[in-house]
Amino acid sequence: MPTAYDGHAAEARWYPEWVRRGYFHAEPNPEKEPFCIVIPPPNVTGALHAGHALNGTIQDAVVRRKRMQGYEALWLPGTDHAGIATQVVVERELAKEGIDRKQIGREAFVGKVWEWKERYGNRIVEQFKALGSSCDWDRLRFTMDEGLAKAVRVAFVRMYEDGLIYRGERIINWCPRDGTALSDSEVEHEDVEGELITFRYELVDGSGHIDVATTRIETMLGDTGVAVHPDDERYRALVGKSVRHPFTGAALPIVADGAIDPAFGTGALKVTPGHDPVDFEIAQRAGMAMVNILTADACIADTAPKEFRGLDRYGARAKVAERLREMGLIVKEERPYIHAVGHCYRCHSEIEPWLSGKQWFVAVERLKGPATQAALDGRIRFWPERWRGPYTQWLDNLRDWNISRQLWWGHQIPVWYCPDGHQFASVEDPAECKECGSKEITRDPDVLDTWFSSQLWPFSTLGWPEKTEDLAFFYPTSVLVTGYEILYLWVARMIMSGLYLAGDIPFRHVVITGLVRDRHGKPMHKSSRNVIDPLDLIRDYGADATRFGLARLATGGQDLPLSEEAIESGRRFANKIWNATRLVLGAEEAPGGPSELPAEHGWTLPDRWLLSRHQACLDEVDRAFEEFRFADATQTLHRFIWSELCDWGLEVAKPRLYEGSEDERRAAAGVLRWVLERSLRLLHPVMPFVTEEAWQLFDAGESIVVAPWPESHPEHRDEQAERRFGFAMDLVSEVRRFRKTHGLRDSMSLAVRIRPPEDQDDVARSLRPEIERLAAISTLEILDEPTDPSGCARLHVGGAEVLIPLAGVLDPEVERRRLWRRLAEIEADTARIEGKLANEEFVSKAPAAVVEKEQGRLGALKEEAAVLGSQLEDLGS
RNA sequence: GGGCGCGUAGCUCAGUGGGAGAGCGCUUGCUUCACACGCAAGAGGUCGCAGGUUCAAAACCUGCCGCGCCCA
Repeated sequence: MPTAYDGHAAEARWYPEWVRRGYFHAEPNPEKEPFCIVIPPPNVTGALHAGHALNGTIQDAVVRRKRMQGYEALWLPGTDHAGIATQVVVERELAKEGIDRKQIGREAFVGKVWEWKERYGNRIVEQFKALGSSCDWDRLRFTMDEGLAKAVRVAFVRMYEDGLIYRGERIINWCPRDGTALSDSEVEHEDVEGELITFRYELVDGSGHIDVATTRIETMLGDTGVAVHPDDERYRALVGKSVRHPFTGAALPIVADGAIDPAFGTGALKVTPGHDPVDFEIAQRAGMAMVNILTADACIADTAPKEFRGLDRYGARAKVAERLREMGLIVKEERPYIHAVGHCYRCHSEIEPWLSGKQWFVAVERLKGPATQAALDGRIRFWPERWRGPYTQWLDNLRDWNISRQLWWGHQIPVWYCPDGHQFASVEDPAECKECGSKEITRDPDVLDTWFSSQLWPFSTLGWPEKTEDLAFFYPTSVLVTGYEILYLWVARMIMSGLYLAGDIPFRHVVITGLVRDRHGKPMHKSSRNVIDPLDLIRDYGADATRFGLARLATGGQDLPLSEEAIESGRRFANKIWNATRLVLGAEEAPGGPSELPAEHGWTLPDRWLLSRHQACLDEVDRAFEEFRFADATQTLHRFIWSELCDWGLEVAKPRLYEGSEDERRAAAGVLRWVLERSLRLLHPVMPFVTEEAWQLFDAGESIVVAPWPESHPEHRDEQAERRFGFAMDLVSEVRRFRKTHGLRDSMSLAVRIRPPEDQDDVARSLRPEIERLAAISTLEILDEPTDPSGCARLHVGGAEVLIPLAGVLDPEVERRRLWRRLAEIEADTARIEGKLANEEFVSKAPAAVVEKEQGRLGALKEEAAVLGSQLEDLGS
């Protein structure tokens, strides 16, 4: 066995083997309990980023543990067609060849995208494999698969016929760069530095004027009125009159509307129904005209006065202001003026509220109640729970969902129109109008919002709308793991559609992870050059190390600061495990055979201690996993394996392993192998490769992947053993510390005499060789009676007096400093505890156990102080 | 404006009522027969500030300050 662990060799060896043996494949199985996770499908054109790696690690850890626990565990993988993102990528590629999608036409373009998908769509799938993901690749799905496309059509038609999908004309969020509408959730509001300009509309009758303020002054080209609050005394007399548009000369009515905030600006609002959702509603109520003055790429349209036509929105903003200034109509200009502006979540362009023909909407009113209820009554639980509030609140405020996208790549809306004005939805492509039989039907050109198909993912991937065995067995799924950034876009919609279409919640637990950030907590951005590529990490440190680093940072849904150091620590841990295995298995002449724990009567104190600590570790790991506390589970295992099993368990076993009798050797190795083998199984969900590589050497079964999760042994918890072995640990540490304090070489052996307290007498006696080895003591003599300490340095450990006959060679000044320093600590503690115990209220009100604990502590401190005092006297100070 | 999260060691973070912790970094010593991807020891903290509850607060309550995010 090599002395250093090579992660890459293990990864290359085991992953294909696991897949070949079908460990990751799951089928409906009445013999077992189902457990299912559907992957949040990554964009088919995407590449693995740190967020995927985090989510993948967590999902894999959860599903691997469940598999070991005997569930029929399915992690269902797939990719998302990602409408806008993919279309933009392919458009950009075609542009390099000088091709515009409009030249080649819709059909050819979609063909190109499919080619692209076939060529690159598998990239991210392979990258998930590099992470060690135990997905059932036989079930790999794509949101544009035949089956999933059918699901989209059925879902649409069912909702359409049930009146949940309707066509309407209203203000939508328009991304001028991507050339499509977006839902409210896809618009990100960000503060920008802009301007607030107040300008003047003269009354048509020449009797005065009214001032209005705006941050988008170019929209005044589309103004069709002015609105004031009905109770606003300043303007009451003006309601019903008209103002003159300075460029068109049109008369714009002044109306009263309750939606106006009299405190904002001048209290009068210019109404631009074509370019603002609030204005749109005011205009509808007042029956005003509506004008769209922007083209699809956000330039001034022909509906506006000639001099502005063709300018982009920013050019128009400047020019309109300039012209109004010339006309003396500008009242006030405030710059900079900070205000929130919507941006496209894909390309970050500024969104234009726009009146864009008729669009399809999902009416959410009937869907949101059940979705809220499922969270409130606990059928769906959020981890951490604090996300439940934002989720239900978002549903409360939810408005109808615009699902039309003016794209070519995606699920085309399954609605047809005929010349006679009929409109119908159909699962199958129809040959004629359902109403009148006309053959002259045309299909709606738009495609559906990508999230419309994604929301079906937990059941469409299992075969819905067919009543499949998969669906019956695995639905509702068990756990969903995702970042909070798509809680609304995706998670909430899956819950609404799952309840409505599939008749049940889509999953029982929603695990919300934090976002992966750079080491200082800053978001990763290409422009900040702080992006950490998980594939680099896997290449440089191994998949296990990458997973370990991420899992260990995944605390309670907080954002996690990733650094190479965190991953490096995982690599070192893998190496540590490998070497612990080398030691434990190397100690047995014939490694192999199932690990059996030696009979209890043969357990030594260190064995009992180790078994007790191991059981404590198992308890905590189980609890942590059940509560989705991955950092706790990972850190608990790291601490146990490194600081307890290796630092103490293995070290203390060495005398028995190397110098003990055959029986002792066998017994010691037996306990170690049992504990280590089980520890490997506990760690396997987080670090699958090194645990498999090491576990194979135990010859305990065909693969750790399908080995059972370690069973609990509560009877191994042994507080007395922990306390008694703790005394030995303290003794060793004190001697080591003493050695360092006096600058004694590690290689210099010490002769030590100890007079233990009665209750620890046998601890020192039975562990003499172990203590000698760990503390580098040449001979440890155990005294029955007090002895003359003169000529010795004296240590005080847990009630024991420790004598080191070295007074002659030590620097008395150093020893004095050591003693004084300790004495100062003792005095501070003593004063604090005495103060507590002198407080009658403390003694009478605190639990008796707490009071006793303090009294015991005080006694020990006083005893130690007395010893230190006499030592100082001996040293002549 | 409303909501959520965070403020603890140089850095990044655990820690939900009774003696301030981890990893990394730093200092010192050690190639000791699993591991230098290691071992041992050490330094380093008014637990954001101010009140309050309590016998007892890093933790619970209130207010404030600072940082981040979401929603309007």
